[in-house]
Amino acid sequence: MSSVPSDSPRPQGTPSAQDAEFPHRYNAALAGRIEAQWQDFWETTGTFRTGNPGEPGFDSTRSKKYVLDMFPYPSGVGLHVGHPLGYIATDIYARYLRMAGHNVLHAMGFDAFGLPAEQYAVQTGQHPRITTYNNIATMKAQLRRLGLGHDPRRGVSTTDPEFYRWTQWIFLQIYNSWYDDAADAPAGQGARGKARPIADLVKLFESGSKPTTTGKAWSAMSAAERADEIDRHRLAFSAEVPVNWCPMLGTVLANEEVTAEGRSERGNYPVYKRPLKQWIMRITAYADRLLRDLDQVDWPEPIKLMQRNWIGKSEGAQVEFAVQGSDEKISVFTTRPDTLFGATYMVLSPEHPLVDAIAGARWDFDAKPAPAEWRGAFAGSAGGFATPRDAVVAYRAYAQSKSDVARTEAKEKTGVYIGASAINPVNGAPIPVFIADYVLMGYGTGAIMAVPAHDTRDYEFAKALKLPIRDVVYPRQFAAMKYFSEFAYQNADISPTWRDDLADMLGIITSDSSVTFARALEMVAARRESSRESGIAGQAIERPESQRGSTRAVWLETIDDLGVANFHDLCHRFHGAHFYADSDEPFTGPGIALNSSSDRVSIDGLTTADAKAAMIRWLEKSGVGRGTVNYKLRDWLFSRQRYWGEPFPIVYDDHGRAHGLPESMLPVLLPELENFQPESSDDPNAPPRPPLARAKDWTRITLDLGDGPRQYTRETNTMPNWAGSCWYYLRYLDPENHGQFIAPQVDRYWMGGILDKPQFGGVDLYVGGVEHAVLHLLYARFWHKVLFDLGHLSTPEPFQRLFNQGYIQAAAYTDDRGVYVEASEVQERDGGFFHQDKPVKREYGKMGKSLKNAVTPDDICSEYGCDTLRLYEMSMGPLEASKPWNTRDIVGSYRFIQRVWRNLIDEQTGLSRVTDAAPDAATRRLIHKTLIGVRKDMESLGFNTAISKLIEFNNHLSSLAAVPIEAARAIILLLGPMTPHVAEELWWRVVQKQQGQRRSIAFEALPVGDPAQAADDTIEIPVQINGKVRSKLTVPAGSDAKAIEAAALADERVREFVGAQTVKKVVVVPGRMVNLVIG
RNA sequence: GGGCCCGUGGCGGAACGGCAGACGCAGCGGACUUAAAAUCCGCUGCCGCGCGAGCGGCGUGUGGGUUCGAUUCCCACCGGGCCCA
Repeated sequence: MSSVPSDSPRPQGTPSAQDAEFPHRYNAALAGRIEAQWQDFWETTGTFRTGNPGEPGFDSTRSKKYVLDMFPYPSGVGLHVGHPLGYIATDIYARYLRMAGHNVLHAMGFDAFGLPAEQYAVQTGQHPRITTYNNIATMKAQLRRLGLGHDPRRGVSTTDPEFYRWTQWIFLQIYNSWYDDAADAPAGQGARGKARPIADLVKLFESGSKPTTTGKAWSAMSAAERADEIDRHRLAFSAEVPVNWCPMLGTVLANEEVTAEGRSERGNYPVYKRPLKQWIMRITAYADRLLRDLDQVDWPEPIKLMQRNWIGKSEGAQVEFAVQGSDEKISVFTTRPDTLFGATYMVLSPEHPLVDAIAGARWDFDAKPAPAEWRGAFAGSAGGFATPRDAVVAYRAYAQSKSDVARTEAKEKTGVYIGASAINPVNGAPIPVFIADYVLMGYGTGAIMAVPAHDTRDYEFAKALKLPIRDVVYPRQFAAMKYFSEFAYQNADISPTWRDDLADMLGIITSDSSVTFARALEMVAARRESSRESGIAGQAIERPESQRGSTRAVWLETIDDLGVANFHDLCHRFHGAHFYADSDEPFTGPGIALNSSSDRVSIDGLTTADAKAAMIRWLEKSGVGRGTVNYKLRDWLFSRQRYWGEPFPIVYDDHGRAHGLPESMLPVLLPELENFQPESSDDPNAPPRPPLARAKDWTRITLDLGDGPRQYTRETNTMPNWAGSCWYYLRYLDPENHGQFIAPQVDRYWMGGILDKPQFGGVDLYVGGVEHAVLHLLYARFWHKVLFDLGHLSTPEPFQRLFNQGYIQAAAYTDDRGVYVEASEVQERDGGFFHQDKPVKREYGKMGKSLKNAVTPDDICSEYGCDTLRLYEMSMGPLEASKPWNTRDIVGSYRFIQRVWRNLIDEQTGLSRVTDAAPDAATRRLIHKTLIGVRKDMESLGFNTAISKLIEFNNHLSSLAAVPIEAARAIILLLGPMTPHVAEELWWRVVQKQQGQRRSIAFEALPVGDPAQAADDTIEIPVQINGKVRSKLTVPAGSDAKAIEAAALADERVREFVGAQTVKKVVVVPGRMVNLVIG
């Protein structure tokens, strides 16, 4: 794609007296000239044009780095200073890596399909192709002005047919694949399964080694049956599914496009759940690998956590309960198999088919009469049913009168005993079986095992019907109390200090989760013993003043709150497994399994996670259940009833069967349409009419798909916005490849890192906002894995290192009506803020149009130069933090560049004022310190601290009569990534001495600092006395602990402080500090 | 309601077990100037004592804990933000 010539205005600067006096002072006008000149130079000489393996001039012996920004959407309103924050950071990092000797790939393209472009086009009445093109041109001009070193030929756009033909190609790859659960995954520890071509599936069916879903032999199937069978396996398939249908917008919406009130985010129109035939991506097949491989990538933990939660793997168990006096079994699903010992009753949905089969004729349970509460005391019932069967009939009628929502949300729990008992498989105990409306047939198996002590709804039901509640899990502290009550005083009299001992134990186990109860008890006992030796037996433990305090007091309070009167009471509270029966609420969290032993199985003492696993093992071994895995992740709805998106490479025959087009027919071009708006309707039952359906000439075509020319109809939905962003980073690598989406050797070099150790994730640094934490990153990982499984890619993950930059916030002001006023027009005076002389209120928010607080990069570039803008944005604070924009602070960055310039350039003549003399010792040390420090900060993206080190270095240079060339080279090269234009100019004027051809510093090697030359001869170290700094010592660098200790003890001030007291202990950290403990 | 992250001078931030406040902004003082701007040099957490070099106390949201030593690690609470319900 050709680059757009910049026609943005150049900063003029205002001529003033000092400009005449210092014609070569670094100011906005000079910065503007320098920046324009170097931007032109980079463009015309192709500085950032990066070669691919095999291309002329490509140095394949260099290692690679792929630095990537999240795919920008070219909006019509232009950028504000918040947008380029990440782009500047990646540019600095990429330039740094290039100067550190790597081949660096850094590019930026445009994610230009999608709803906003279409809406913008509707508003302006222009075709989205035109508005999109214009928006991209505007954005390119804005980005160019920031001096970003992107490779221009890699600036692809998703709307370009040469791009979307490959999006369609990838769709066909997915469409023509199935997930083979039995195959070994090509990578990833222990996860099984991978995508394979449909052709392989057909072979397996033909050979009979894989049974069909219907069980019918492949050879006996008709062609249509075979096609159906194949379609059931595809990773991209169409199906009738409930979707968010918005008739006014004429399209389905993704869940995140629908508000909590069930209306569309755009336009606030009603949205209905309706089944519609849609394309779906079987991302759930990859749930386990998407989860496991998170362990292999270098991403922020919160993002990994969000993905894990989104995938939502839950392991549970399916358990069979035998019914007493019957051959029937009740099957339940539970996520808490560790609480089986606490299952004191069961509940079937009133509609459950087993109810009639097992309902009894007598109000008996376990050979005793059932309590009155079990016999059908529910609203509207007269009670007094003669038999459980009668009660069942009445209760069913009652339950059917309520909606599902009312049933599950009902405050009053109701139900009836059906006169049947089940057997708890873990201990053989009979437990009563109920029907209750809070269990729905449509959910799970329509039956539950109820664990009232550890489930809120079961608890409420048990309380209402007076059912037994049995504790089987305690939080760690309560488990510790139980342990304490059992074992603390086994071989001795109960200590009068038992409350203090218990508080001590609780303090120990809660401050360190790795300490076992037994160990904690030992520690408590040891303390008690030592206090006995030192004091009178039987007294409370004496602890040093410093260890006393509220932690113990808090635990004592907790013990009091439990209302335990004495030690025996404590034992009683925890030994009967009735703690939660006596309390007001169940414990639903994870903890320690207790009261969970029988002659069949024991999980006592295990944590919830271990207890679940142990119980599942036992269930499977005993044949009464099996472990199951569930995921929250749903398959990905891939259709949109939109115009501005990629057409599907799919046609339908006259039987309505879908066919994937052959590769040779790609791209399927988006047809020209006069009216590209979706048809809206206020009728929720109006069928979707996608805009493409109106392109009659386009939708109806004659094709030869191998069985002669036939009539077909094209798919009229388009792909969602995510499609292009799922793989754009691959197209950056090989944008001009017309035969493949990416050449294997290109993928292996830039993604696979073939020269270094093979990479797991290909992109070395991916920078973007947290808002893409789940969807984009999950979808892209999914596509990448499919392409990897099919052998098209060399890495199982796309992005090795992910970094989330923070937002730039800005002050926003509201007037007395609460309406936002233009922030740039607000004045601060008299301790208040005023807009047109009316007081306004200040708040902070994300910068943008809606808060009227946007600041454009163009304005800042004009006023200070883009090097200043780059520097300011990076020095505001850590890249990952959100931080407020403060225009007033920019001048600090501006002045820094000015001072560097003034140190190196004569402001009268514009010539170098650098000396060839060697630097003095202090300057040389600082050169090396700065080289080491800045490099380290660059690696960790700590640009704010890197800049402060450069400022300190420059402040030192200011104190010199003339800057030595060695120092000048260092500061220019270190500034190269940060402020590239002024660095190029300084290099030209100071190092090249304006001779020969101008040469970019983009490929100059960054010098490596020498630790030996950076080392100080002597260092000052603080001397602490009892933790407070009381003196300082100057000692030779590298002094050992003994020497430092001797020097500290000899120090006059130290001796004063120590006086007659004895030095009990000396802590020396060589090179850091000394601490004397006296007393 | 659950999960995650964050609370440091007037402001942005640095240090992330070892001299709290690097660096920048703002502020104060000085030099240069007829003057101002610009520039350069210096001071600048709070409180107290001292004419003074200086000395002492307090201080990283609050309360505890661990440690010779905590802004940093642990627990609880308060406040703010994000994600999921």
